[in-house]
Amino acid sequence: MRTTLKDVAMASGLSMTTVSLVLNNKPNRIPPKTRDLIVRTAKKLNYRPNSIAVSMVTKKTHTIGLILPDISNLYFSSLAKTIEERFHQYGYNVFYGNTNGRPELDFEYLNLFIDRGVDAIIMTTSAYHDKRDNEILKQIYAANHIPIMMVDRGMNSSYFLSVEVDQELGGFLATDYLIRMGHRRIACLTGPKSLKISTDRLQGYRDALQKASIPFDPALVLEGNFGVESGAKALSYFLGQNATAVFCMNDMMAIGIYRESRRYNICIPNNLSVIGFDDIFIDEFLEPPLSTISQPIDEIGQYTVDKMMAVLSGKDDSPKAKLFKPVLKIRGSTAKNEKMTVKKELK
Amino acid sequence: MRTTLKDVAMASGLSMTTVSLVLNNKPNRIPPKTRDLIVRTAKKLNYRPNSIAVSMVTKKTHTIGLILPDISNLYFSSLAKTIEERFHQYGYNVFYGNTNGRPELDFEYLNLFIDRGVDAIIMTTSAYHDKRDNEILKQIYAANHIPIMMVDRGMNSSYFLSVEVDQELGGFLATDYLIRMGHRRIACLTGPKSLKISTDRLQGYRDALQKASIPFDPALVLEGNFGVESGAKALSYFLGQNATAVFCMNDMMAIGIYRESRRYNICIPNNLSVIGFDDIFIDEFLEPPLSTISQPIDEIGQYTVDKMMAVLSGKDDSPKAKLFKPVLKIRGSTAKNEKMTVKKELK
DNA sequence: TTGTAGGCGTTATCAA
DNA sequence: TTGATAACGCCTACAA
Repeated sequence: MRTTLKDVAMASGLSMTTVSLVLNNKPNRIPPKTRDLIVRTAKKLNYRPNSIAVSMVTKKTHTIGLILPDISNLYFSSLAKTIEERFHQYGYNVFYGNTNGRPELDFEYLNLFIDRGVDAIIMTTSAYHDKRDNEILKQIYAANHIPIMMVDRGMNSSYFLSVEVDQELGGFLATDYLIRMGHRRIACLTGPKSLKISTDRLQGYRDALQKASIPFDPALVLEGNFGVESGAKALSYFLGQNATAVFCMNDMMAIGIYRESRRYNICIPNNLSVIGFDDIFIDEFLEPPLSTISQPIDEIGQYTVDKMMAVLSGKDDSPKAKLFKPVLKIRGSTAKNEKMTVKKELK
Repeated sequence: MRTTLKDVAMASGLSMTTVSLVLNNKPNRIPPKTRDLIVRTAKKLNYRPNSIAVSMVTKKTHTIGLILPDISNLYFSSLAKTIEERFHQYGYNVFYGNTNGRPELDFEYLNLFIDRGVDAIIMTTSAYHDKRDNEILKQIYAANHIPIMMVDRGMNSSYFLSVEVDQELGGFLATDYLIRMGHRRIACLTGPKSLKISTDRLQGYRDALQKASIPFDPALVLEGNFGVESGAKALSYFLGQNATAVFCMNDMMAIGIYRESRRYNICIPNNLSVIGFDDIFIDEFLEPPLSTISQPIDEIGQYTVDKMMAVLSGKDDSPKAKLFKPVLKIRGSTAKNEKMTVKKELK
């Protein structure tokens, strides 16, 4: 059996109180001599406090619940890593759960983790627009007032803390750059329209167009699903629309376009400029390296933890919502428009 | 405050025992009527048992500790996902910790998680050949007899459970295939020599050579560090050695070779065959798609969990160590040797 | 069929 | 300067 406080107390001939006091460095007036004795016997018996018992009385577990859609997704795994490591520095451990985008699992993990006494929850909800989902979330929050932080998916609610990236700005940045490179027929391959990030990025795309007085052409917008295949499928359509550039709402779809472009003998960026979104690690190793919109994952992770620690320690003052700015990363997949459409070249 | 068992007992006018009995579906002869009442009031009060208190008395937490070198690495994040999801099905939650390859952190997390009462630990050690590390590990194990499973890094010790991939076979498979394609000058870009996986794979490489009666040429072996850059750097050296094919011990280094080959105007696979190791998701989207050795991550994850559950429930019978077989995945980066060395073509 | 009481390993309050 | 003792929320023998 594991050594307990009692064991140490017995072995040193003192009471549990005394032992607990010195082992926890609580303010006390125990003489160095006794103190030494206790520390020594604790070490000799290899005593380590039972965290569960401690939690039982302190009501703190030094544990965080992390709920993510899919930790095998590079974006989330990077985030998870930063978050875990930083919490670890503060002496916290993290539970994690994959929801695969199923809102029911959001709730299930939330409850599971709360049952386990986590001090706080950090999550990227899978629940988007559904009001009912929001209600459930609020209810859970109300029943157990532990801080909940929404990463990447704000709930527009004063109940929760949140960190987000300005998606609209991301869409704007990508499109605006393409325009500045002389493109006029700029295609846009979106993510599922039901996702807020898709509609936000699309708004940015439209804003950039408008700023340049380029009329918005719905025929240049296609709905994808963030998968490689949906990028591959989109290419021929866009070519048919005389697009000279494509803004893909994630890098995976851009990779699909890359692959397909070889079949069509289209050279990126000479015949077609492509810009992605996310900045996944592989981008710089593609041929040509993919220009993209980068989200500051590490900063987000760090902010998340630091903010949460501030809240947990009651020292919090800053606003509950935080917005990070995405950044344009120009690599080799975008070029000046040579004033001829791809179509003509193919002929 | 959260509803407790006591609250439910009070509200239903019954004792805690009775309530506990029915809420836990323990064998009892409580009439359906009482039972109903209890279930109803529990639901009304939104009662959820406090896992910590339960653990306190049952000595089980239904929690697993997962210790990995780097969860932002695709291989581990996939593994982590499979493991977490499967444990979740069994009603277990998982703590995770990143060690970044630092053995001290292995021990720290091990202790931390054990302090938190995890029922078992699953880890990929960062400690390799050091005997002292092994001792510490055994000591921790001895002090708390909870099952520990080593994934990917066997300890050759009967203390621990283990799952591994036959690395030697992987090296053999890759090399043998290259030989069958007519290659004789096959370069080998290893990982750090201090890692067992590197030396094992190298042994496989040598075995394949020997089987084909091709003399082993040390000049064709170069030590890399699993990073893209080390692949890039290796190329010119290998070309100088008249290699017609390269076996890279991971895909990232193969990607480095891809990148560099463009600078040298070398066409893969016509001028140079390249085979990697790992089978990361990007492989099939490279140009050409990368041939590689694939490790059955999902199977490994599933086995890990199922085996652990068997052990935890005392129903375990099978051996403690398990060896999975890697598989050759042929894509477009390997071709028949055209009987001329790359060097000649370049001239 | 249901209730009482002890205990899990700690912390914390109060007394000595 | 130190020690009893209650409490945390629950389970479980044992009693009734």
